[in-house]
Amino acid sequence: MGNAETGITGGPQAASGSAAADARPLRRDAERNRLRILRAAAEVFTERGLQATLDDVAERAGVGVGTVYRRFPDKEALGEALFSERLDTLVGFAEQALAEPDPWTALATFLEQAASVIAGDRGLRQILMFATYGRDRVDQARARMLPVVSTIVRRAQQAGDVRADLSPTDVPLIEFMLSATAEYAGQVRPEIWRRYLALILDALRPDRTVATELPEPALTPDEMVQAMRSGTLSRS
Amino acid sequence: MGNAETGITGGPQAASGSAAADARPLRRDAERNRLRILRAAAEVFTERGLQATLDDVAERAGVGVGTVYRRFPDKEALGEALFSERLDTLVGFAEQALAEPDPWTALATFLEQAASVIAGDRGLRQILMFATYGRDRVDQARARMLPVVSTIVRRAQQAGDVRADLSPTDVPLIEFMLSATAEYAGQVRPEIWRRYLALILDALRPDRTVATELPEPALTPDEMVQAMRSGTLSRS
Amino acid sequence: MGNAETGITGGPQAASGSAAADARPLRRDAERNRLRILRAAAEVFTERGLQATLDDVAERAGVGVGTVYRRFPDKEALGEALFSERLDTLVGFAEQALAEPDPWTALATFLEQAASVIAGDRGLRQILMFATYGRDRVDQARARMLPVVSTIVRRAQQAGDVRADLSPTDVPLIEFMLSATAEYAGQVRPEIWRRYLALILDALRPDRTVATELPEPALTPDEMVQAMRSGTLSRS
Amino acid sequence: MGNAETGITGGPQAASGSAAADARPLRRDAERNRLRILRAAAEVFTERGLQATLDDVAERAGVGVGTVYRRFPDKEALGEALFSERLDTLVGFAEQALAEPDPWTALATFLEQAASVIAGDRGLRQILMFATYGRDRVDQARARMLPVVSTIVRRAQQAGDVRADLSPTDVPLIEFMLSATAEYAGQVRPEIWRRYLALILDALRPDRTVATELPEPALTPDEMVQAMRSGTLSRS
DNA sequence: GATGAATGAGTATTCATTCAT
DNA sequence: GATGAATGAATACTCATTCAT
Repeated sequence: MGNAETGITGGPQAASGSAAADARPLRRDAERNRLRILRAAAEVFTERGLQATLDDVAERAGVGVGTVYRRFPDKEALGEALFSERLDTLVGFAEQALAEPDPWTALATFLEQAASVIAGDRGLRQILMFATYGRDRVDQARARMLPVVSTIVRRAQQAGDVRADLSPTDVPLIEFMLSATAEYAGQVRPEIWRRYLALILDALRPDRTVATELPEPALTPDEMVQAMRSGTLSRS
Repeated sequence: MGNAETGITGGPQAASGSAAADARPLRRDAERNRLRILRAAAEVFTERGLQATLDDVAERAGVGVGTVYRRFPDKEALGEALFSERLDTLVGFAEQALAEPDPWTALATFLEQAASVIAGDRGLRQILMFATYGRDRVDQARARMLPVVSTIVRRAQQAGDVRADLSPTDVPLIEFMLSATAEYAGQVRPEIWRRYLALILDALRPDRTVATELPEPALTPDEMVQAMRSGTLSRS
Repeated sequence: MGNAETGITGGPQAASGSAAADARPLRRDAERNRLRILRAAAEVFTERGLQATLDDVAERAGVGVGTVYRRFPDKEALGEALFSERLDTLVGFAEQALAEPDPWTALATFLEQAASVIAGDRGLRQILMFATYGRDRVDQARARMLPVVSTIVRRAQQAGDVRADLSPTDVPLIEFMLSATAEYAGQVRPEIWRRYLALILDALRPDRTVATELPEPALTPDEMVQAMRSGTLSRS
Repeated sequence: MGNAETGITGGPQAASGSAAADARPLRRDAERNRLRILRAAAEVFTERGLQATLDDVAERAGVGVGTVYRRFPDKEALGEALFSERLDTLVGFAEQALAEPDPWTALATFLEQAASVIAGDRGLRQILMFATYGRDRVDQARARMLPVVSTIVRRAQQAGDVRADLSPTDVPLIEFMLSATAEYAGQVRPEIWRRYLALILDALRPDRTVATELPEPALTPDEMVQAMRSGTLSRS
């Protein structure tokens, strides 16, 4: 839609002017495979974590390993691509949140959306938390992210909705904290992070007379046991 | 021959004097080795994470790998032993906390002590967050832990110091959340978890008129970049 | 569309103007590509040795790998073509040498010219020394070469300028020997082969009262070390 | 025999005093395997050149690959060990040559012995000519080698048996040249290098009235063809 | 014809685990 | 019991060659 109207087509350079057709059929299947690989990597990393092999990814994508290596110089680069794609999503959330008229809702919504994405993707969590993947593209994304988040936070603080000592850099750390709950108990209770998001949102208020009702019950002791048992990173 | 004549038996120190074998000293050596290995594993895993090799551990412990395998059936079991040892420490903290007269202080102190231990030990964090390690012995420790934590939480709730909807099972999850902050930024700001502990403690209050002052400044944007750069789990 | 309108067709230079296809220009393009590839291969193999990839060659030639494979059945065949092309050069040298009136000068000049070519081309040296490349086309070139060389040698022997027991087949072996010096020390002293050529020329004389002055100083011990250090075939 | 009589046992440190028994059985098979691997590597590299796999070496040695890697950190190190072992042999030849009363015979014998070893071992030739293997240990060996060779050369020059402009650094280059002949035609005529050694020895004389008879006939044209065909380094 | 995308066998290397000494 | 040598499956990555566009 937007693209058709603006005449802007997605690729790196949209040099070939005319509307419908585009001149490079060679790229067609390559791009298809690139996406297949990315999708497969997302799935495989989500299921088995970053230590999944690129052979696994290739098999899932239905291509040879060589193809994966043709598109991504190494495993790290694939992780990075995945990561930066997700980061773009998160930046998008932040930018959308700016449009929200209510400052508090803007912040809360952003935190929720971001957590929702992160909580659902183990590979992303591992990249976020552990990997040195992504260096440059991450810096870019961060560079775009921080000012937006700063604005969101500042607006909420100026409206008196958020405690004054909250820093924009707290936001990613909060996401990490929610990540951790998902990492631990996500198999058993995928939405458990909502409970802790609510808790933290309470903490962000400059004052409050009552505690917000938590949207998700705590884990039962049995669920705790199961959570531990269902960890998937057994090896080394 | 030579050895028998000189009375020197192979090991580092040949404490058990008499010639013919006797069963007890073996036990003592064994136990000493077990501890050495555990200590070495704690160090090595703390420094290099779980992906450190058992050869590394053995070398640090000053024993052969075979000895490690004699004491622990496999790497997982070693991780488990380490984990359960630490869990014992945490259980100890919980039990000590019971002695604290002020119910709120009891809870807050326990959370802080536990977080302090976890934040300082990367291997432990990785076990906590990722591994399926721990199985049986962990269940024991948990079994001891939960009632104590329950008591702490209930006492604080009955005193009106803690929100009613906090569950004892929230406590480990909170520790995981603090872990995550340490994992991410521990290299750059080892005490950053204190900031988020303070935040969460605020959230645990049933109500509060003002926000507690946060004990540790937020990461600067530069520190965020460094934190990501100093990630250590780069490999696979 | 855009391309059709601007009259610009894809390739770097679109020399063959007219729209509809015609069969001859293809032939010409093909030949041009063949030469480009050969030239590129010579460069790349010279710089990086035979273990350079065909992708490297294709890129240097400014064509796709597929095109390389269209022109040469496989990598070996490309090496062979290169080799036989150079052999042709050497045959040319031999034929020119026949024109030289002085029999000794004819032989000496040929040896020098041939060594000069070989010393400057690592890929060629490797083909000469290691590869099974060459098979059929090489046999042809050899078939042309041997009689010419035989004549050169015989002439010099009949003139009493060369020892009687030199065989025409010694000539290529002598070239290999000079190759070896270039291979070893070419990085550090590109002209070192001249020293050993002079030495060997001395050996070829039926008798001589004094040793010819060697045209190039020996390697210094330092250069020996550097030569070894600058070896480029480190891998596998 | 020698060992038993002298009481000197082979190992690095022969500290354990008593005559027959030695205290470290663990090292026994390890050393045996080390030798097996070295021997296997020599064979395999000789037959198939340096590009033989370590799996090949391991299989030939009758051990697992892991064992190879336990003894030698990587392929390069194995090559280096092989190389330095042979270098030691060559150094030994040089030292023995010093004992030879006749200065010319000393030089000629050394050149012959060295060439004989090199000509028989393709792996060694490849290491000598191409690899960056060996760095440090090679420098050592060279450091030991050069003064000895210098003495040999100088003695022969002072006796008037060798041309004055021969430098000690020419000696290794001469070996490389002989290597090259073996590399090219060794399959077809293993002793062909003797022909060229004789030729070069002639060149080393300060003067000579007649040419020495060459000890080995030149390759026949047929043999030249076979030599090229029998190259074993077909791949890449 | 040309292109470059896809393929997958092949290679070096690591490390948990077993076992002879 | 302790040791460390041996093992080999597993893993990331390369590159000659094929084939769809």
